[in-house]
Amino acid sequence: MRIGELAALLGVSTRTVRYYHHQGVLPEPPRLANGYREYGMRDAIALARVRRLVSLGLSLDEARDVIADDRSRELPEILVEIDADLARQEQEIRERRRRLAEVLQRAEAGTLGPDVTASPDLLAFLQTVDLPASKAAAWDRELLVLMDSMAAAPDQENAFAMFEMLAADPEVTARGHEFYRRLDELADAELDDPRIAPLAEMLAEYSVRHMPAGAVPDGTDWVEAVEPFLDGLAPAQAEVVRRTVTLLAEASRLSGG
Amino acid sequence: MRIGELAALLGVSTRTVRYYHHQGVLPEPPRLANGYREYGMRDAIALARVRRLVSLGLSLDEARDVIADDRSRELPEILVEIDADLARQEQEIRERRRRLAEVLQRAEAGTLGPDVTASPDLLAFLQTVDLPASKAAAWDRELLVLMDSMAAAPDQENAFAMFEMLAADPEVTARGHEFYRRLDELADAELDDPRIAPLAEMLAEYSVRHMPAGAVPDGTDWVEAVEPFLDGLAPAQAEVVRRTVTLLAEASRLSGG
DNA sequence: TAAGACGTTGACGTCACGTCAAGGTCAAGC
DNA sequence: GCTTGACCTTGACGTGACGTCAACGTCTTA
Repeated sequence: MRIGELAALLGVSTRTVRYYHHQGVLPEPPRLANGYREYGMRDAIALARVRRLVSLGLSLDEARDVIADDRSRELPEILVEIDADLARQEQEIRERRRRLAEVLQRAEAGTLGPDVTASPDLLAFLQTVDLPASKAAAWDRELLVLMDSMAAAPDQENAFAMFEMLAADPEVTARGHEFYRRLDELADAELDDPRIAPLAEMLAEYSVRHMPAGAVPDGTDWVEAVEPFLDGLAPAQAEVVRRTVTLLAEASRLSGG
Repeated sequence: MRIGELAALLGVSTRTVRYYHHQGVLPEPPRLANGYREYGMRDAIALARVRRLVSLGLSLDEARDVIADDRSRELPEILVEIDADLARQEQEIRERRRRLAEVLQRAEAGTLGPDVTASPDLLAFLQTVDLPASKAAAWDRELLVLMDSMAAAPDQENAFAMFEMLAADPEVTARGHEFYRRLDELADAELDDPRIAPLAEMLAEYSVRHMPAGAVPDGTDWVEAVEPFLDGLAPAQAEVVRRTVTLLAEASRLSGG
């Protein structure tokens, strides 16, 4: 047999056979005078074994080990490992299909906008609060969408929990109109505007009252951490947020220490 | 924000962020005087969208298209496609786990030898016929294992169906001992041994009687096709097989034409 | 001023092959 | 004898989504 016949026999490509030679998982057969590889039944059987092992999920390295020395004791361990890996993959696929189904459902309902990345919970929440006329509300909304995505990242659930609590609490959102209105009024204000300080105090006071203990992890400079997210706000509005965070950090230090 | 902060915020590596820039799926932010990239909330949100789309199964190319122009109409199609792909993968994984479970069951029963690649059906069959003392039987067994693997390849079910019928038929296997004994006796015989012709005729006659119509596809030179598989047999034994196949081919031509 | 933690670009490695290039070999038809 | 076309050879590059390393610049802190 030449390489094409062998490959056709087992339904693989000639490239695959040569690759297996190169990887040492299939021994090189003798050559004819013209340099062609000449295969026999043993080679076909060897190739069949490789394909079977590979189709079971072994890598070529593992297949080579299993074939090389007859470690049939090790094979079950490998297979158990592969099965566990497959089980994990199956779970992952199920989870992804579940999320896909959610998104598709929203697509059919026509409620699929640029917020495709937000979770259903967050979208439901946004519908209860949204104030389209407010630019400060738009900023808040973007921040919430971002936080929602961050929550999907590992070990990030507690990050910015302070903001989450602030925004999600019913009593706070009930007064959302007022907060947003007063923030919007500062769109063109100077940094020394007298309305900044009282608004920050008001926001901080509300937050402190509704913030559960331990919601703010220590060891992070929140005043600095919030800085990158202020680029969508006017200077005076950003100053309100900075002062609010500063007040909250102080309150947290007093109650915590 | 610098790149490390942004990456940590969303739980990815800095390499990933730079790769997204390189692929055009995430816009490059402005640089500071020292060349460092400077990120803001918009970038974090953009990255979050990319991660969300990617985690749904989109490739970076697809994510770039979805983000670039607001083709939210196309998105559902992509998602449906991805879901179908995931469903297919899920089926594949289930099938592989089923086969893995079979192999593992045999491993626990301790019946896992070098024939790990054979199917359960074939193993059951082999146990009813196996003649360990016979070298011809060993050759036959190897050929059967090979054919079994070939049956797993696409569009190969009918290949060598002739041999399969020959070996699997109860009446034939019932006389297996005799066939194998007479083949073994030819281990050291010359090519002109008088026992060759009658054995070939006997095998061919049995085969022809049990071969279902259409089992042998046309257009293949079976006398040549069997050649690569004779390398484990003695010359006289190989000659028996050659003559048997020749006789079968003639019979097939006579009945088929 | 030195260390250490960050940032930059660029290149190579991963895995199991697919694909192309640039030839050599062989059987069949003219 | 010549061409055609199917097969074979080796070698190199591409795939996707990054990881890893090299060689270097920058910033903060002791």
